[in-house]
Amino acid sequence: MPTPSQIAAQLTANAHESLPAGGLEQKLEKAAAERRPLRVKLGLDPTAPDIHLGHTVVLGKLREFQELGHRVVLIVGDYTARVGDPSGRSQTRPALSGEEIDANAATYQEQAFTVLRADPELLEVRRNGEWLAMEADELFALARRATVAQILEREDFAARFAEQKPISVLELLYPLLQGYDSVAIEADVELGGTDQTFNLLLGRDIQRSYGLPEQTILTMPLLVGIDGEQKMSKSLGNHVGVTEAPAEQFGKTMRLPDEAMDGWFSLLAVAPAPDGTLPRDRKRHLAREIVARFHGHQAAAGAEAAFDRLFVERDLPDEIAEHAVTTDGGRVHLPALIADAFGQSRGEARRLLEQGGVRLDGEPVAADRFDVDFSELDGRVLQAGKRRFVRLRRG
RNA sequence: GGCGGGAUUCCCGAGCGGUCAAAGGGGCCUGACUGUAAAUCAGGUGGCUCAGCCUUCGAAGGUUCGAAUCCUUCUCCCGCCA
Repeated sequence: MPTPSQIAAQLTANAHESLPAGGLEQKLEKAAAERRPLRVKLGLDPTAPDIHLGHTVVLGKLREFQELGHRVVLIVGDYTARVGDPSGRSQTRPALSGEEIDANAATYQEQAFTVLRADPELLEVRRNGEWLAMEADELFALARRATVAQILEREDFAARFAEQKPISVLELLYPLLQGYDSVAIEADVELGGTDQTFNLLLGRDIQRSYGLPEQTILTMPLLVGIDGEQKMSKSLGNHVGVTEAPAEQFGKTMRLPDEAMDGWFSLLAVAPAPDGTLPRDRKRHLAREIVARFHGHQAAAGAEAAFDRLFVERDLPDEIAEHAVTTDGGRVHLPALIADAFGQSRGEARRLLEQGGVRLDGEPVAADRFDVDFSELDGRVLQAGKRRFVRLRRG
């Protein structure tokens, strides 16, 4: 039976940091002594219901806690979403309605269960509207617990303040509200990305000021997106969603720059490929494991085979959607057809053609052939670039 | 309440009366190459009935042969001072 110290070491192995030093070990000891599970908190934002691999880093860590018998407390930030979080690059987010929040939260949970265990003993889902919809005097009492200087220490606030960029009062208040969540659910541990360090630590101060034991915090490094540079986020378009199709997940992973692979292996806890494996094959291994995690091994093998066919053998995929061509059987204007088939403008289609990106049954179409007889198209596969295919039929 | 700065094509950001469908970068697309939808290199990137035409530079008016560029009003955003 591993000691709390060993368990703590295991839990923090691929984490960014655990604060205060030794805090997690103490919590584990205390829980063992009191024969109770730890309450491990994660706040989630119900404005973005599409979970991607970046989210699964923290979720995976929560799962590890669950496997050890601890209880995960998911907090749906319904109250904060309703107010409209203006954080980030000063883009004011629209306040969401109750139904939207419900729908988003439901979607989030459903997707989170690809990683988390839904066992009610191991999972509790709460909404912060339960306690944040408070009277003004209670809110003021909370607001008194931190100073502006304290909040402005947070790196992104400090930077924005220095650059005379806007910071809303609500934004300043957010860390306090998040901290109060920890008070309300009596969190023992709170998880988050490294960007959450300040907020998580402030939660400790808030808990202490309410006379509660302080939570320990565990931060996970941010997973870079498939561009290999910026953190994975849907708005940057560099994400791999947990509900995406196997082929997409596989292909997107193969697009990851080689240098970023190590981080993915570690944070996604994918078992390493054997020593000496070529980078390309390591990436294949990674891609296969990721697809298998969300769609099963069979789908992963299928995705790999399809990938090989398209990008290694440059062959046609085995399933191609049909596209009905409206024609009287005479001349067909290719730019119009391509635009129609792939949802582009004719200008884009024309450029594609001029750049040699259009093929018929795998054969490149001459750059200056804009009009062809339908007889040359019927039943053949029209290809735009490497990834878009359509089989032509008279419509 | 006063003063000042700003709104440009997907994003950032130049432009300051014609040579502007608008520099540059990012992103994205395509091609070559390859060990991959990596890297690298090259090209492209408003629309169309495409050597031409049409619509874009916060909105509406105006000046001018001609406006993203000048004027007026309006809308929105930001900072500073009170």
